[in-house]
Amino acid sequence: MYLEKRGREEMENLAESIINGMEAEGLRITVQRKLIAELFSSSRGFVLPRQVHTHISRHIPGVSYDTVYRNLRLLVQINLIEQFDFPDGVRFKLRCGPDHHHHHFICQSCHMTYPLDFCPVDHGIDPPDGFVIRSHKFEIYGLCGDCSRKPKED
Amino acid sequence: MYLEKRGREEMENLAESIINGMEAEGLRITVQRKLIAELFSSSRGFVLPRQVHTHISRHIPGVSYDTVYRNLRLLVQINLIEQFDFPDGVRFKLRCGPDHHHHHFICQSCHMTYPLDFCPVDHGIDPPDGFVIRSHKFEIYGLCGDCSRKPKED
DNA sequence: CTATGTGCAAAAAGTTTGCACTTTT
DNA sequence: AAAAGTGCAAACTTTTTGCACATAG
Repeated sequence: MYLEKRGREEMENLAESIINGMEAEGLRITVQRKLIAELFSSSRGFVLPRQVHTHISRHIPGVSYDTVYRNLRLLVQINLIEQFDFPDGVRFKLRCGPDHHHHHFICQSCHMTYPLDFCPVDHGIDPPDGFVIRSHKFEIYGLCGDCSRKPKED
Repeated sequence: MYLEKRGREEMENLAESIINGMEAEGLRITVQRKLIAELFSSSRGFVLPRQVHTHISRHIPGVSYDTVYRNLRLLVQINLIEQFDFPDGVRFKLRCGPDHHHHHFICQSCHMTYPLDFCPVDHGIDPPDGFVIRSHKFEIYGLCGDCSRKPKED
């Protein structure tokens, strides 16, 4: 059973560990960055840069887009969040822990993600002559339980 | 063993079948469209809109970008080419025949593709409660034989 | 001849950059 | 006080749109 939102405590821990990750890289903890950490820790799905901007705006009315983009780029670089291309634009989500390799089910309506433990690369893939594998992508798209019951939500 | 380029005859047949596909949809066959068909039939990999534009420009010096985009969009709609998001931008390639479902090895240097018959969705995937699967993505990225020997080519 | 496609120019959307000012440490 | 981050404004890239002209059927 999956929850729409993370519990308050879990979410605060997550936000804290994002902040710690930033500090570990020598980054300064600004209000803007705290708000970004808060957003990613409270949402289990993919968010658009626009949504990040909207979230920060609610607390700092005049945030600029370049701050949003600069920080998203930074967080991707230091590996705290990951970037995905969707038909409607680039989206970001909290990077999953390094505990074990996994892929995702992704809801095309609410952009929530669910772990998928099967990894096709473990199953006898046979690359063409001389091909050196560097990475792979495996995702399953569809509608999550909630959205398939009452579609057209975002 | 894979060839850099398709043979002349194979390539002409492909170009012709792209043209036929367009005609079947009631589209008119313009010089621009012939050139696009030619490009996709001669390249086995993914191309950027900019590369399409450059290709047509060699024959029609003043082609406009909107013609390129309009036609790419059109060809995607009528299912003759497919669109992929790469870190450096959207790319397009000829759609593989409907003969059988397959995925791809994709070279990150030259953007050439190689078929990969294994499909993870056939192997006991267990979606979360109520999740309705609509599509999936599976690609393996790396360097093809040629590029791994002499890297940094595009 | 008519419908469709193209080129042009301009607009829109998303993202990046340089620089002066502000905030964190 | 110094270093790093932010806001602003402007630039840039990619893609889309409206309209007059050109071309395929």
